[in-house]
Amino acid sequence: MDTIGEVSAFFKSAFSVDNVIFGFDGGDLKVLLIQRGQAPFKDKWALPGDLVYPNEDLDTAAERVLEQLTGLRGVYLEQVKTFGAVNRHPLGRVITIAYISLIKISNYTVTPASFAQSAQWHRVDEVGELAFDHNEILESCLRRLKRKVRTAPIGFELLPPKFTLTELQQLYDSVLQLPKRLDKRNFRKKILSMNLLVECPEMQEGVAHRPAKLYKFDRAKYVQFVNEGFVFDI
Amino acid sequence: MDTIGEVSAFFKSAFSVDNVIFGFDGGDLKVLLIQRGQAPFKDKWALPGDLVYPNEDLDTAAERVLEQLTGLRGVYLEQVKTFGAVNRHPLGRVITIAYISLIKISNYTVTPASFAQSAQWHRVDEVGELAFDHNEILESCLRRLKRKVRTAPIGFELLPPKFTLTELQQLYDSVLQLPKRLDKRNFRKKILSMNLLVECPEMQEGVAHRPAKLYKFDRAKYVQFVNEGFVFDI
DNA sequence: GGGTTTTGTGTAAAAATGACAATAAGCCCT
DNA sequence: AGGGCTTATTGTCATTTTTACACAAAACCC
Repeated sequence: MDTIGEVSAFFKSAFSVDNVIFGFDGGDLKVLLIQRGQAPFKDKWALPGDLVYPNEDLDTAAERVLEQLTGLRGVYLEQVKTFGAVNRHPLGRVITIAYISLIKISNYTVTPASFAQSAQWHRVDEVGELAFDHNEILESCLRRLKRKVRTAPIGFELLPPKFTLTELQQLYDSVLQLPKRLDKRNFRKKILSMNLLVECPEMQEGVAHRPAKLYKFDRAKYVQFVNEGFVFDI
Repeated sequence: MDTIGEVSAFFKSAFSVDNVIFGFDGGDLKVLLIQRGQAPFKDKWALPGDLVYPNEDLDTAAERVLEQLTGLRGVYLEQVKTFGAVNRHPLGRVITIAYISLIKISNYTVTPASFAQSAQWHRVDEVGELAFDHNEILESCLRRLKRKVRTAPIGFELLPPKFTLTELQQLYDSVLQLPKRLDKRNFRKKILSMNLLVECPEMQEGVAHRPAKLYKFDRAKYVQFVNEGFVFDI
């Protein structure tokens, strides 16, 4: 941008971050929403977010929002898009920077932050009308997730450290929502041929059928392969 | 985001748009830079940009910046990323939303806006040190362009309405900067097999060799094919 | 021990990719 | 008019990748 002149008018605005927190549970992709405790849009469901502090970086603000709500730190976070329609906020000019977070839903324990009455997981395909322009934001973030999950190994962020190939495939199926589900044999062939998964010595337990092998994602290998020109693609 | 309370402190900030304007000329990908006419960073090269007016949408601001500098309207514009490090602007908290524009360089006539001493095309691989965090912004936008040019028919925005296949291939070569240039025969096969180009009746003129066929991009067909499930991919 | 459920695995046909070179068309010059 | 120069145009074959598809093995439950 250019220069700040005698432009106090330009300083009558604020910016916020909104966080689309995705989780995966029992075969469904979910998003964590809060129920607003105050006007505007009191009692409506909304994306968790907050104003950015004056001396706070954007990513830091997104991390803070996430931690206040979930207690989690160090999770996957990606800036997606900024929304700034003049009238998107009824109380003033507020632009918001939308982020995606991917968390392991089993790590999550409800810790509604002060700004929310309650927080709850919603299936992404069953989200109703949200506050502000949050439906639009969610759409953008979901599109981004669908693209990125195919071109970067971020799906693993949604699974526990040890997972079965069936779980991994269910994750892809529920994120991508393709007209046909992925083919089991072809999926396994493809993912294993990448050499990014390591077999765990132990097996799945507590299931009433043949137990599956457990795998872990080997991030170090991934980094190495990328340096050698590898491109993740599913 | 959440709510605006008694938070005048939050309103001591501004936001701007910065526009990475790409053009293609004589086999090289170029970016339009301005030389700053005032402090901070006086005389440094920078991305064209401006503060967003209080009652102006973000996309509108980016369009305005582009039009003030080039006189062009209705060109390709895409929001890329928002940069908001606390100290990125020496005079205050200013976050900036970065956009890409793609223009047909032949349409461009120098019209330096009031905020610039001069505007000039620079080869993207010969850009020196820029003002603010503009090198970082340029990097992000270039990465985005490299990805998107393969998955959406946006390369045509950089070419005149009628172009030869060789020009189109040169465009891809100069944007992608792959270790090996694309294979001529395979490239033509692939692009023509998409059925998105229509042959013009006339031929290239004024060249001292066999003249090439001219083609136009058929946007209507592209829209139709996309509805039928087609995915552009090069 | 038989029934139920999910895991785990191979092959063949089709499609896409990648490598590769010789002729055609127009201009320029003499 | 003809020879030289430069770029345009075109097809094939080998390799790789993708897709479609079905049955035996393992554990639990009763």
